Amino acid sequence: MDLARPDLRPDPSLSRAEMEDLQRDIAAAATFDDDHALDPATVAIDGAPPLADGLPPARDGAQERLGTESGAGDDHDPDAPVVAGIDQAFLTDRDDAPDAAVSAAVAFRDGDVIEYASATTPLSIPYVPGLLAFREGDSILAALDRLDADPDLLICDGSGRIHFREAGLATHVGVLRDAPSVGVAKNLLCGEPDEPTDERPEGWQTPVRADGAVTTAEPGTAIGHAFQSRQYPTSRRVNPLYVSPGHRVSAETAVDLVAALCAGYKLPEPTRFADGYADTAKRNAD
DNA sequence: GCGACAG
DNA sequence: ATCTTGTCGC
Repeated sequence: MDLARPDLRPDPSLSRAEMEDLQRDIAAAATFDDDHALDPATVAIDGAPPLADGLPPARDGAQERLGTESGAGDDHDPDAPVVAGIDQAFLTDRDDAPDAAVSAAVAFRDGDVIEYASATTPLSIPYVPGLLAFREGDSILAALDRLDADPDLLICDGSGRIHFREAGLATHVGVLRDAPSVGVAKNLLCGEPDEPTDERPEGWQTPVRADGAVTTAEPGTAIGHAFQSRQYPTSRRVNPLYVSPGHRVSAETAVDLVAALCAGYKLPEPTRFADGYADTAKRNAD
């Protein structure tokens, strides 16, 4: 699999206490600062097509190289950072019990999809809050491995630093690959928003600070943000997203990146596409 | 003992 | 996450 930190890859036979120990090691190996030049403006996505009619084809790199593409305004930047959105769907057995995880990775560059990849792996442990990475991590890493592109940024569906041991799914994946990563969760796992999050206007954000549930950080430490990515003018009922650093990104840059990747829907485009592709991959595998 | 908990 | 059609509101 060629991971940057194979030593931190979990063994399937780990006990719960050993998994928690490993998460503390992963959090210690993680950095929650910007050690790179990922400018939100260079990864921004504009178009937000409805996915009801299916996913758009990946942009053909070969055609680009041959210069056969035609039409004005069709110039893409081949040197723009590659952003990969990742999401999962699950296969169930006869008794409708979760059986395998189907991970989908969709790579974007300069606003367009350049590649789709997926992988199906057996589920080893049940869902346990705080241990999600041990259930879905291998599947995600396998899907990323099948990508020809080497993403400059990973957008994961779940928490990063907003986690009991500051080692959520996004941190886990980011550290094992040593890639910048951001966690985007639809629900708050732990921590406390600075302000109430109800009925906020689009674009609003507030820090999420560590509370007693975060055992590895001083209470009050900023570990992420609540971010209102979408809101309707009249009826106020969209919940905010909970954005946190995975690895090699600060809490501030993490929200800025997610804001730049949102293009009219609640979820950032890479996540929305990965969600759709996970369903497609699930149907084809089943 | 009670509460609380990503996907 | 998953089982699932229509439906209420912009």
